[in-house]
Amino acid sequence: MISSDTLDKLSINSNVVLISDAKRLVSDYPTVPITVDCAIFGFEENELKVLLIRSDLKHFEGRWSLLGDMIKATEELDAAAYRVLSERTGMSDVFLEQVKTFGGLDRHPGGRVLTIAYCSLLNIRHHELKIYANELHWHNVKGLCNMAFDHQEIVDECYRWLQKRIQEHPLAFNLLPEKFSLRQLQNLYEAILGVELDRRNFRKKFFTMDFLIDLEEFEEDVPHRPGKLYKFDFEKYEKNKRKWFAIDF
Amino acid sequence: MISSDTLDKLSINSNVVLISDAKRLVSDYPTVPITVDCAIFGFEENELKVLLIRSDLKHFEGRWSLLGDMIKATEELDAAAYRVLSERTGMSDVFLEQVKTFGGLDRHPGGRVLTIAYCSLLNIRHHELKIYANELHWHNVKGLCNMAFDHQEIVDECYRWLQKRIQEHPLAFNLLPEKFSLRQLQNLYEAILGVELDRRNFRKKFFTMDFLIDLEEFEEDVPHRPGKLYKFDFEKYEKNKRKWFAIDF
DNA sequence: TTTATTTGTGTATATTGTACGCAATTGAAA
DNA sequence: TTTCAATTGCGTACAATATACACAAATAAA
Repeated sequence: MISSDTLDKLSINSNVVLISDAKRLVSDYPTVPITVDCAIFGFEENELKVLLIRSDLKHFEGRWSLLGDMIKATEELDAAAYRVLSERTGMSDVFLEQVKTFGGLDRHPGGRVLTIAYCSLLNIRHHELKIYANELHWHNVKGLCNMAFDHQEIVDECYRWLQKRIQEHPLAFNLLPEKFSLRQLQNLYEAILGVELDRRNFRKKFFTMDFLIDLEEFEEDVPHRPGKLYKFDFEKYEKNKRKWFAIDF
Repeated sequence: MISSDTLDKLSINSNVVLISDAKRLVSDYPTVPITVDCAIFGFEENELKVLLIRSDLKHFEGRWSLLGDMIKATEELDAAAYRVLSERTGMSDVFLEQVKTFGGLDRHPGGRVLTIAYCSLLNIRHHELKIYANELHWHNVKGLCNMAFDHQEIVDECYRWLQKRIQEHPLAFNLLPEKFSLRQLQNLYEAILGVELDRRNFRKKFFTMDFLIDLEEFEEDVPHRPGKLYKFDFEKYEKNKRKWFAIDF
């Protein structure tokens, strides 16, 4: 973290070159505007959705963009992402995780702007969108194209991250109603992973993990035999979650 | 990406508020100096090491720090990380991956400085360190404490990332000589994962994966029966790597 | 009552993981 | 030379897990 022309006052001390004023050192660094962009995923009608708006910028007129905003001068990174999320969905206590930072020189038409991509998962029915402009809406993750900025790349990265993540962590339940049937759970996994799973083995898998609480209630208004409803036992999961270990590639 | 006071020229068009000048919009964003910090891991004498220097800053006098530098105004993020790496180790074509971005308000004594943490793995014997100051050296990953900045947190994060990653990807081979024995490989896994593994099952595991090329050569200068030497078949791996799929948590 | 659909349960088999035994090979000591 | 200690290389028995698939029970609708 040092370049030779930025050395001002030096003191030699056991081979270490010390810089007396950290502020002066940093003042020579180039600075960049920083934003967060949130890939907010939801699930409805057996499709994985992502929350999008029309881009604000004339340069991207008509093209879709993720929800993002600048990070304020004294705002923590996670806090900025939570703010974007809550401004748009009214959610405050939800799943949210940093995925990757994008800093391509030409990703923003207004000059270099760095963005930190966050991923969030929520149950669409739980939250009314604060639609005040820009056609905020849930868009099918499949079939996106021609997005603003590098947002296609960001969505792709977040989607791959999600695919991997739901196999190792109980994220899926953030996308479902609190009470869900095993069929709903399976549909969710199939939609996100893009595979077909054997219903009976899927069932067995989750029952042997033993984190589902049988609510002794049943689906309603389905045109066939109704399935049992379950909820996920997050407490038990936290206590018993498997120590992840298996070399395989 | 819009706050009401930054709207200059607007044009209303099918519910979309368009900002005519992206540059002017961005000019209202706060800006932050950006650095990269590299957790460069090596392996020697059955210990995982990380490359450290004494901090440049008087504020952190005597404390250890990762190798980092500012990102130049027109430099890509990955390029900055590669630059730091090559300036210190002379390496150019090595493993390097972005891990996480740290933006805590008080992480740097010179004011807010955002850093993007990268992880790199290399074979210590392949590269001579460009030691020109600051006691650049390989430090044992275990037993680190009182590091400069938030570098302890960054190392911890990178180390956890590495532990997970070597189980799913053939990263370990970046840390070993090109020709290695199965014992060396096992020692590496044991050191990084912090577990003891059964020698015979470990062997079986790697042989059934079938990515090791038997070089028909043997260890030398060992005080016991010498083991066979192998190298990793990256080409075959790229063609045959397993499609990762298994729900488990 | 019948049919279509879907749930809930089970079984048979293959694959993979785990624990452990033992002969073969080397360097060094007796 | 012989013996010993350490380690490699190979194998086997058993448990746990994954996969493929069969079938009865429950429900809505015809």
